[in-house]
Amino acid sequence: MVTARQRAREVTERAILEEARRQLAEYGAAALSLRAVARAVGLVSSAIYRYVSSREELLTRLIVEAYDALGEQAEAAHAAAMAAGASPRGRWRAVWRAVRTWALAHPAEYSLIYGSPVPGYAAPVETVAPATRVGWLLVVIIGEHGRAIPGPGAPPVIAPTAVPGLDAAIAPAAIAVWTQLIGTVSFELFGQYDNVVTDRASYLDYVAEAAADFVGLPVEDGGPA
Amino acid sequence: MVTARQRAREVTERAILEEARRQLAEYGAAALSLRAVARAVGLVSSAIYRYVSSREELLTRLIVEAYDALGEQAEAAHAAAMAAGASPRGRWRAVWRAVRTWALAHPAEYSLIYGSPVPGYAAPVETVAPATRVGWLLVVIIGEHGRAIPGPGAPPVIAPTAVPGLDAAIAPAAIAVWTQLIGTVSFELFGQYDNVVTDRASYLDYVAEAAADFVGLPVEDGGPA
DNA sequence: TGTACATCAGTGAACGCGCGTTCACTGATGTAC
DNA sequence: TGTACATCAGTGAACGCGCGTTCACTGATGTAC
Repeated sequence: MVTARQRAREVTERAILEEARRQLAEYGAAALSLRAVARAVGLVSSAIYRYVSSREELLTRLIVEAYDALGEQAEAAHAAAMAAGASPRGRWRAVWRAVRTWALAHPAEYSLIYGSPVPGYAAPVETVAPATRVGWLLVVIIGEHGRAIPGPGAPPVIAPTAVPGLDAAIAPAAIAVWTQLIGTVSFELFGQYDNVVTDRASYLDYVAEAAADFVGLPVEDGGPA
Repeated sequence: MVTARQRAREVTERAILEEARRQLAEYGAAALSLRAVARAVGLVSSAIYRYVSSREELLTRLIVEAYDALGEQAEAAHAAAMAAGASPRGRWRAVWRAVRTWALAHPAEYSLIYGSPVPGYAAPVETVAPATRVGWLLVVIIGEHGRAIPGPGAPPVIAPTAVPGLDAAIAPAAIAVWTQLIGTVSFELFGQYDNVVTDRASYLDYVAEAAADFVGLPVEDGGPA
């Protein structure tokens, strides 16, 4: 039986997270303030502790939410491309574009997960699983359609236990292209491409194709769509 | 004629910047406090305004210093490799390793320049020139020893005025490998490789070689040294 | 070389502000009999 | 169905803290004559 109290609690809880996300976007993670969130939601500052045990816990929730939202968007784009019968490169492109699109739409949440760590905050365990979702998509496409990349004496770079089911032969290359994807999106978002790269969408496509070449996805007729 | 006053001023000024760098390393950029710096240097809080016009100005100085220190280290490594008669790949590797080494030695300063932007801080003009030094080194090596990369219909991604002397044919690839270099170092530093990449030094070498292949540096006999 | 004046590093009090977290409490909502 | 009790969301005051910046000032150092 769901009581009025429970319903009210959920509403307030959602409002708190929403407002926290909003303030994150406006002032950044370091400036996220429980008092300010409480105020905006119409609570007295102490009342927020009925919903959140500390500032740190709120940050953790936001981080997990952000990883999941990004992962979900990337997975949805991948699934849609698959349903539309897209080629491996088409699916690859869909994932790359989805990450960029989400990042541009949610810059503060993106910074929270891929920017410099928030000082004094240590990421707890519950953040690691959602953090792997995007990388895992790349691994799946490479595993199905890429080739093992010999590389110049490719080193044993991977913690074998860390990513179960990850083929050691493709791991270094997969990590490198994942780094390239996130690095490219981060550079655009953090202003490193200001006055340098003008057409960022097509630049990302260019990098995605180069990365697809690198991991050996089959070449398409006609180039990118 | 250099007076005692001038000498004392320089000493205090250096102490302030040193202490600011130290606090940056310990608490991060967002928490950098003029009062705390003044206190540590033995000044009353208001006295720091004899040396620094605002918190923002101090941040700018630290940013410029960091770009220059990193650029200098990379250039020195490049010059040393050149003096030792290293191959293009040897010089390339020297630059990549120098960036990583500096970043590991100065994590907070590195975060300041390549992490998420400090909220409320807008980078002024004087930061842009020092920011290009590392990228420029890569461009030089590619320009001398690489080949133009056709790429999959390589797009017109570059602001033509922004990077004078940059060959449009190599620009997209140069920007991509620069992104890969900084992205890889950032991922290591920001903890994204925790439990994933075990041997980070050889992983960076691996990525450097792959990037060298991509931009068409001549292949060496015997692989990386 | 000595003196009058100008410079300017450092002082200390104050401004107005915001923060995270604790605590004893009130009063509405929910539950068990 | 009505009543006694338990739960718990929200209150308001307080704790101790730190921040950036301004201002009128003192007193040592430097400069011009």
